[in-house]
Amino acid sequence: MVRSERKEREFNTRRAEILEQAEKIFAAKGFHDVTMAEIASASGFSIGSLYQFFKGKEHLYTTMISEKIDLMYDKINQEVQSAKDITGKIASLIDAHLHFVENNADFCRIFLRGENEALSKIMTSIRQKLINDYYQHLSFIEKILKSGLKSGLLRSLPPREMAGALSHLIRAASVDWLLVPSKEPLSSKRAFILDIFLHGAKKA
Amino acid sequence: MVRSERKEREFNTRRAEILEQAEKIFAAKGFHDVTMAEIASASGFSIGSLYQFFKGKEHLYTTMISEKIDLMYDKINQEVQSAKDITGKIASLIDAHLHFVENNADFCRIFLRGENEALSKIMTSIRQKLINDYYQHLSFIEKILKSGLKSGLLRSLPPREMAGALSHLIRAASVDWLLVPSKEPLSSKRAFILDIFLHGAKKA
Amino acid sequence: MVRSERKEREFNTRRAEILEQAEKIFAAKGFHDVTMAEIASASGFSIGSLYQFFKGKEHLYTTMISEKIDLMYDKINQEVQSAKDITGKIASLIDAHLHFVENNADFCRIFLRGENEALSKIMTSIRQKLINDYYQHLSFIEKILKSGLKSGLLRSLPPREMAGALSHLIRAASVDWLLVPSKEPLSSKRAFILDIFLHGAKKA
Amino acid sequence: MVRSERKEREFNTRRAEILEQAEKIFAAKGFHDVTMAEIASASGFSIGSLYQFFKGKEHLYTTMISEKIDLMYDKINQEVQSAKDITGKIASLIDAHLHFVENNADFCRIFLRGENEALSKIMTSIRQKLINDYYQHLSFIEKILKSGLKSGLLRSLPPREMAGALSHLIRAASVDWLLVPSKEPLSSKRAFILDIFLHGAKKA
DNA sequence: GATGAATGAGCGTTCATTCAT
DNA sequence: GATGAATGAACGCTCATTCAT
Repeated sequence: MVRSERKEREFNTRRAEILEQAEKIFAAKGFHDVTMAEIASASGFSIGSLYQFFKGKEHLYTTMISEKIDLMYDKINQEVQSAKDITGKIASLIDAHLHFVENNADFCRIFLRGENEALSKIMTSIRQKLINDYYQHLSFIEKILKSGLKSGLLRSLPPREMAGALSHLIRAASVDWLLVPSKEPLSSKRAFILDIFLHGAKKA
Repeated sequence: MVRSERKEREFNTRRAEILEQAEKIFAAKGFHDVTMAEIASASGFSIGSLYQFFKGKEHLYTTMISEKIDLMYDKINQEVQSAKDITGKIASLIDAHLHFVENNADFCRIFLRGENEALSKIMTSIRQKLINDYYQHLSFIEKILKSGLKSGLLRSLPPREMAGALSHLIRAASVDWLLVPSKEPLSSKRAFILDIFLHGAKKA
Repeated sequence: MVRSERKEREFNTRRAEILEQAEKIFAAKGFHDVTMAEIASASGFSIGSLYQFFKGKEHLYTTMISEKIDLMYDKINQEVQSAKDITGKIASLIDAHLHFVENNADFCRIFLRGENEALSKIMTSIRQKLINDYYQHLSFIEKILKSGLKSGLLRSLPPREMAGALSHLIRAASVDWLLVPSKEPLSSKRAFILDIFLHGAKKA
Repeated sequence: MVRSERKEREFNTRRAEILEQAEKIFAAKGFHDVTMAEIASASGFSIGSLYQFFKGKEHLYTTMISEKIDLMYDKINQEVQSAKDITGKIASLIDAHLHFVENNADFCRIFLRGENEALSKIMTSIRQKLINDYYQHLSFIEKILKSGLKSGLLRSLPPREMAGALSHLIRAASVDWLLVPSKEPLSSKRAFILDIFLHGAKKA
């Protein structure tokens, strides 16, 4: 039905507006210090309306996190897919991740703000999803590195742990950039990350 | 006065008992989902008594975090100090960090639990301390790496960023170990971290 | 908008109901010995609702006092205005005051209950208002007495102090009546007050 | 026994010290905003010791009020007794009262601080005593005025109400002086009070 | 469907009083 | 007797969620 289609489109638009505002506010103050009234007011809806889109505050919060994280991994995967060779894929991976952080600094800061707590009770519901997503992402990286092993590009190290290492080198740069205001774009760190991951710190 | 000495010893013992229990509970549930009554009950004190040791819930929480973090860095620095050469110092650094995480898994999980929020309002008071501590630690690592640069052991990469990279490689292993139950001790990852940091992933 | 008008009317009605009940309870027990739960229950609202009308317990208390006091002075001034000559104005002043006390005995007893304390910390916010109101009232009386001086009705005494004297003669009668249950209406004291104020106690 | 006599003397001295400090603190902050710890610290005793002298906070408060009020009435009565004629007695009454207020401004301000509340629950225990004391004092004044009626000095007005009027004329001056800082001593108001009480405001 | 007033459970904190030392 | 640490009941206030309009 055309009517219901438009309705659904509208529904999704409104839902997205709420999520967008919620992201800003949650990023700024953390889960507990944000009230539903605040989100309602910022997104231009009534408190009651919020409950037509989300079961409750927690659902709103976890949905927001969940969808944004999905977006991040989607973007990264997409970028990597379009690269040709192994080195290019690794570089794309780093690049896409750094760009996402750069463009979504506030959101990412949610995961920094003390780097703690909310996954506690509130997040029980998406905790596993986040972990699974992360492991899936690691597996995704692992697959790339495995083909790098096969092709003889990489040293024979455990691919899973290499994936973890690469992932956290990216994190290292991201966290630093988020914590201290820097004029250089985060993406300028790509070369260094790629270099230290591939060659290590030791002189040949 | 002997009497006041004993009193002070007792005071410190009780204070430590509270902190110990609080650590467990906060680690399990996060700041907001823990009540003072819960901590009181777990530590065998009355609610009122808690307030003789700490100004409030926030003070108790931040004190607990702060003192434990100090302990961690102290232990690491100590271990590193006792190592002779550069490679030994780097190895000690990795080792001490991994051991601390291994022996204080619950505490460390505080910083994982969603890796977010608490530094928000609650932690304004120690946020800067945590950041400062981290940067001081990075500087500490940097100093070691600089002497490695001088001695010709390391490639000529920016030492600060190398420090960040090393620090996050350690984190990578710690986070993985904390997130998934593993039978192998975390410390078994030392060799890999050292290896990938020094030689990188690329075949020579 | 009609709708918002009705809403506002309802809001004011409810607010007035709360204030009315609060007045009774505060009058009976004093600020500190009244709980918000008590007021909520007495006025038929939930605890939370109280906070939609007043910022907190203190605000509720001071608002109640403040509005009632305004009402008292308004009534008195109105009555006095409508009197023709000086003697009539003085008589009206006494009369209006006595009637207010008679009709608002519980409220007035708030200012008797030990005649103390609350203006302390709690009332810092309206303390000055009460004092200002009182002094404004004294000035109002003073103006009447001054015209009495001009017209030759009154002896040449300092008008400010005469105003204080008259005000406290009224208080004297009110306090007595509030403290001891009396069958005679308070207003029956008007003649005596007027008499002793105008002629004093001494035989001519 | 001499020993017990000294003990008792010491007991009374300490008790008086506590009451003296308590008076200052209660006068400054009101009953509810003063803690036993505060009184203990100010009077140089331990919290526990306070309970050897007084059954509790309320007892301490009411005792302090009660004894000070007794002192006031004693002083006034004494002064009045030593005056010869009726006019002198009335003048002494006014004088003694004004001097007491002047010399015990902080204490008297207890009864001003909003002129309310504390007689609420806390004071139930001495409320009646205060009222009785006041009425006894009124009777005392009444007796003087009655002899003034008999002697033909005073007009034939109800002596009880005249007593109330006189009492509140004194109050009027006291309250004003307590509320607004004045350079003139309160006792300078004696003449005016006596004048308006005896002659009234009206030109003969 | 949309609204936002109403609800009330739940928590941090205070402080008079007790009692072991 | 003197101490002051320990106790825990009690209260103000918040805010997610509901539901009458």
